[in-house]
Amino acid sequence: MTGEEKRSMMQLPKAYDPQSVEDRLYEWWEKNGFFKPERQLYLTDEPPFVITIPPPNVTGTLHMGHALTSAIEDLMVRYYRMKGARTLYVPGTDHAGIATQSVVEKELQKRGQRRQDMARSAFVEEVWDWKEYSHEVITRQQKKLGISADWSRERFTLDEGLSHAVLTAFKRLYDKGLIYKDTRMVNWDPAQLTGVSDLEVETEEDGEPGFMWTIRYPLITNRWEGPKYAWGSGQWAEGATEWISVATTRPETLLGDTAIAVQPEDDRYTYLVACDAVVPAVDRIIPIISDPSVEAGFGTGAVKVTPAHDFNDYEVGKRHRLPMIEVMDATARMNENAGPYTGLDRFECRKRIVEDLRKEGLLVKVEDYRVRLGRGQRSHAIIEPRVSTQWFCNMRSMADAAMQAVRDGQIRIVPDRFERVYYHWLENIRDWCISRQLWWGHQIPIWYPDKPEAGKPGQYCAMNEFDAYQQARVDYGDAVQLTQDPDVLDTWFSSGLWPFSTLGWPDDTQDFQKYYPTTMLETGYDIIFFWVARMIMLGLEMTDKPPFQTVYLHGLIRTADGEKMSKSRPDKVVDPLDLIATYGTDALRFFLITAGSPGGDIKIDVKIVAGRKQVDRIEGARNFANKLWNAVRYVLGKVEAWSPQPASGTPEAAETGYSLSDRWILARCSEVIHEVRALMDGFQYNEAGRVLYDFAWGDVCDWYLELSKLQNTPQTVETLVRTTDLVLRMLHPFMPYVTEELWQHLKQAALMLAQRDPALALPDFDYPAVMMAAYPIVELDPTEAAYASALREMPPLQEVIRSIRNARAEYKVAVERHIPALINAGQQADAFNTQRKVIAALARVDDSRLTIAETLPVPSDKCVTLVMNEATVYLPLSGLVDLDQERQRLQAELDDLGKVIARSETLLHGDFARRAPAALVEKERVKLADATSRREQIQQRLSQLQGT
RNA sequence: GGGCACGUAGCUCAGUUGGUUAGAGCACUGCUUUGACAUAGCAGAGGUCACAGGUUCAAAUCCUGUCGGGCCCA
Repeated sequence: MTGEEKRSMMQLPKAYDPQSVEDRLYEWWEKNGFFKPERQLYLTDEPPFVITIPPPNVTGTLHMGHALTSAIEDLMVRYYRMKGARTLYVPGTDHAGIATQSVVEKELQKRGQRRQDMARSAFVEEVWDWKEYSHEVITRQQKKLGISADWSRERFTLDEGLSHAVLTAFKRLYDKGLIYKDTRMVNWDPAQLTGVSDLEVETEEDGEPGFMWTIRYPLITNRWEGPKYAWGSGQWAEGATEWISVATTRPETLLGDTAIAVQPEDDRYTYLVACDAVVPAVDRIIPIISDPSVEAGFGTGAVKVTPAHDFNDYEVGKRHRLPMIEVMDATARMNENAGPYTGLDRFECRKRIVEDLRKEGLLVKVEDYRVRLGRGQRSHAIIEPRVSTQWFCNMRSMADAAMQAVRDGQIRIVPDRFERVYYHWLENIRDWCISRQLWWGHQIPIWYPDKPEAGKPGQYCAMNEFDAYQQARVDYGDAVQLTQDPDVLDTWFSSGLWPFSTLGWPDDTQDFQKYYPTTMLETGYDIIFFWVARMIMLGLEMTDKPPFQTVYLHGLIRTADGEKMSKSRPDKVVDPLDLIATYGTDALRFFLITAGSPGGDIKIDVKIVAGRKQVDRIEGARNFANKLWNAVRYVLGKVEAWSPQPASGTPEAAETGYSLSDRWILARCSEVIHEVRALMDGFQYNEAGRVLYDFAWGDVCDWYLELSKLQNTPQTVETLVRTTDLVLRMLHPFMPYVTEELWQHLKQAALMLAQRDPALALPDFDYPAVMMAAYPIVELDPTEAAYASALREMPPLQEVIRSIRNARAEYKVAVERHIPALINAGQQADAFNTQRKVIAALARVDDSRLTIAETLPVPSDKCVTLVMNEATVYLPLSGLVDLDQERQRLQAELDDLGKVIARSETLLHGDFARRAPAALVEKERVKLADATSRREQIQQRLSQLQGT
């Protein structure tokens, strides 16, 4: 290499620096409109590929789960775009009702403000400000991650179009009678002051530490007619003779007890049924009833019944027409029905009431107990079952249709094991509580007349206030005054419409016509119910079509201990942007794609080194990016150095043009293209990534690049450019930045090459960017003689080189020393002879003392013997060979071979020979023959060594 | 209580219709600052595929059971 070409190659820095590349390329891609489906340059007859992003919540910033989502989706998008499908990736964000409202309330709290002290409109203004901020951060993060989304089509669940979609959907379901209002027991979050759906309540698997209190209630008998002394006097139950004991984990609710229930079959209590007991503290007289829902083995066999504060008791209460007495308000403080405990917080009340029960002699025992508490998904507050009036959506018919769509194969779920989870949930679906007592969200489009009249409608569902008045005036006259329902809809109601609302539905827009139904829905398996199932149900209901063809579910990001990273301690959590700063986007993306199998969770072990968060496996991916960088750096140098000169390659290159290694790497490219495409089409992205990693690092860098250093033909230069081009294009969806940057340089080099020699014009560089280029397709036939022979001849050559290197290392031959070698090459003799220079260079053999022949007499000198299937190599390493060591080495090899041969013979003598496929049997025979002949060679050599 | 996955090298994990002497990365050992790359190269060591049965010519892979930890639903 001349000084000039060295300088030229050095235009690329020695190491890949993501920081200097990423933002510049992203801006360039975006500025050129490369993310827009209309601007694609390479199109085939592939059907369009459309994916709507799972909209991140505008609660703050993105975490590793979002990075995984982005990596997989953008991989898909870039792959299909390069395959020539018209490709649309719709970005957007979700207003995330409860989550965002509570984030903003916390912000307000820092400033000493409370939502309740503000006008609703003023609060909503505050949330919009927050949304602007969060949206800005999220967008910047997504761009940093490199997603090729069409930003001109970005949507937000609360923007005008999507709000219109929400109103339309609500009204349709309302008019169909599927949406209704009802007063019933719901999960109430006393911190957020709203009802939530059952999905938003989380319970700890093994419960949380708590107590089981056993309390006895006095019975009214003819000898005791009830308490005569005040509660707290210590004499409250004085005179009582009969008792019934109940066990509870929530003693404060006894204030609302309206019965005690026993098992109908429980003999211990039969005689008590229809007796009355007295509720401690509030002196309420309640009946003892029998109800089959009582678990016989639980506690004392008798349970207190509090219909207003427990789901089970609510049902029991309905069955027995028991009064419902609420003893808590919306914030879970004890209300005026709580007698002496009025005004106390629920937990303070619990403490006091337990003390008082003890004082009155009613506390039978206290045991430690793991209590399964429901907690709010967002607030983490303990959920109270509470009777309230809410809007519900009947899901039964929609759920049936949604199951059918998957059963029919109209929608495919990948990996398919999640289908069962999906079916199970839909089979047992319950009506969906869709109203939330929040201020941030889509306000429910229902209006109530201020003075409702009997016989006339009490509510109107309308697309807007004007419509509502028009409807109401028909019934109530012009003077009617309406008030809109203050509640908002569950966020998931609007995200359930996402795949079509983002494309313009309910209007029949061009995008909706062109791009709906979408192709792919990609998200984490943790929101299969919240989001995926609801989108399918609402999609089928609203558009009569499944909203997407395939659901690809990825796993969860976890810490080294296996905890969900999103719920873990801050020191175990990593911000994707920090990792990008350390390793680069491509490294992070490649790691996330190849870290595990489809649908599997990914553990990230964060180590803190010198205050910096590090992850080993991402380092490996970063090194891979650097490897590619340097491989192309080498190719560029080779291209720039090349000028038409007399060929100086291996002899056969002069005849065929392409050397063995040229033909080999091109054939390998074709094999890899075929394999990678099959894996990508089967969603095996991790395997595809691994295949490309092995090919690029192993075959290309370790072998072909090294071999190319020995060749200076136009064919080799061309093959180098072609091979790196193919590698970069195949890897582009995995590592968009480094491949784009390198491809741009490669393109310049290729154009220069074509100028110097028109015969070297390569057709693949017609595109402005690798992201706009075609994904490689198999262009040559690897079974064609020239390639088939290369694929056949290369491995023995590699084996010889490896064996010699191995022996050199084992015998500690100095690196700089070129050694003599004798190769008994049998049928490979000709092939090996054409590759003398290769063997000499890569195994550091002295070319002038290299003998290759079909048959060789076994040399009698002290030499190392390397026995392979195709050849035997003798290395006369005089002075270095210890004959004992050599005998031991050969003996060990002999032992290994013995095992292989024994196993092979057993197989071939058994039923295997008759029953296994012929090809396999044949393969086994070859294996046995090879092993046997190797064994003979080694035995021969060993007996020769015994003689010395 | 019902269901879903999992247990493979010191660590993290691949291994898709059952078929080479079970693979990778990191860590480890030896050698090497060679003009693509020390974010590297070359070579190496390391596994009874949790355990026990079964099906099969053939099992890490399929079936049953046991043990261990994980998740979802009620």
